[in-house]
Amino acid sequence: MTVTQSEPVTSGLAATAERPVKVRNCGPPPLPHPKPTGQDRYTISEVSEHTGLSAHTLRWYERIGLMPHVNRTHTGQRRFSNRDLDWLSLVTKLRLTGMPVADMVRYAELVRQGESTFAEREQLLTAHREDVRQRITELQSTLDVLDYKIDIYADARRASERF
Amino acid sequence: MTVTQSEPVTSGLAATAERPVKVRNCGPPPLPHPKPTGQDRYTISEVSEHTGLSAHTLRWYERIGLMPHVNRTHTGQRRFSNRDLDWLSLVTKLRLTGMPVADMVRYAELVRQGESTFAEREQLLTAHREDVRQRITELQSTLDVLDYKIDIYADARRASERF
DNA sequence: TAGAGAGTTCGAGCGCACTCCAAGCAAGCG
DNA sequence: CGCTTGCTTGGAGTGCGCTCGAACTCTCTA
Repeated sequence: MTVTQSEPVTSGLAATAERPVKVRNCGPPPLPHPKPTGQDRYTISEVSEHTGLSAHTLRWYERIGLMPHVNRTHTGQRRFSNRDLDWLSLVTKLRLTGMPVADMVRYAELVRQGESTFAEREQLLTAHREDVRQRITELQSTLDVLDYKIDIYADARRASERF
Repeated sequence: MTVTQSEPVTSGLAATAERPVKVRNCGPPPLPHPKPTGQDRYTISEVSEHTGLSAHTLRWYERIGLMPHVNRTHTGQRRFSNRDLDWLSLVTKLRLTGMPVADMVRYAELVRQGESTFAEREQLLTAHREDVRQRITELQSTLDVLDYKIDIYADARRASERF
């Protein structure tokens, strides 16, 4: 199955500190950024290419406060960093799992406000995790229904093929 | 078309004479019908209550062809049957798992057209099942990211609580 | 120096899945 | 009889998450 494009997700927190080694889960798979730190200045179309988000959407994300401030050239063009890419990959995951944009904006705000918001961030993510778990359960139960019905159709097909 | 729908009945022990006995999966847990077959004439608000769908939505489903023809009283009020309830519970499951309304309308059309459409129905459901499976994978992978981040926040919290 | 191409902003528009509204009809009750 | 409650319709409105267009600037190559 889709092991979605790998992505080092570490933006809400300092991507700086070395990543704590977790036993139960080694964390998101750290896949290389297209450009090494130091030369990580991506144009909007490069980011669009990399993330699959349209340039329009990227600008819109910034407008609504969903991006943590993107650097600009002296003429005002955006230059995204590896850190921005990390953030976008988190955002994309959260979106795909149905977190409303408003909640993500809230989370982005909290990140901007610094360490004092750790507790609320934890809460927000925990709530979303519960959501996700519940949706997985829902999907599984639908899978049962689908299996059941598909079996019936398949049986009918096989029966008709036999004669 | 007055042709009775040929939709594999998936719920209602009481409703059907005999249901196909499946070995691998006994089918979805049949949510019992509030009223026994024969007296199953529900008003729109009863159905709304039972399904959690608003009366507005129920009428809208009918308008767009997502309901297989609902009986009416002599004055034109809708009276839903147990069969309608079963259909709605399938529709609800499909909706919750992200099947577009247009696809469900297509499926409803096929059901109306009778047994000759079994193959296409099977295809449609199989495609959706693939979709659902993929989304489960996606959700699982996000769960990993969430666990990872929540752990970090929790560690920070515990650390700060210690001092 | 001209022209292509990629970037910018702001605001309008779109598709989906509802959600609501206005106006009207029918049944039951005091 | 009037009142309330619950239903009917067609059509307009809403909220979300983009998506697009117009008009303009900047950069690069020939």
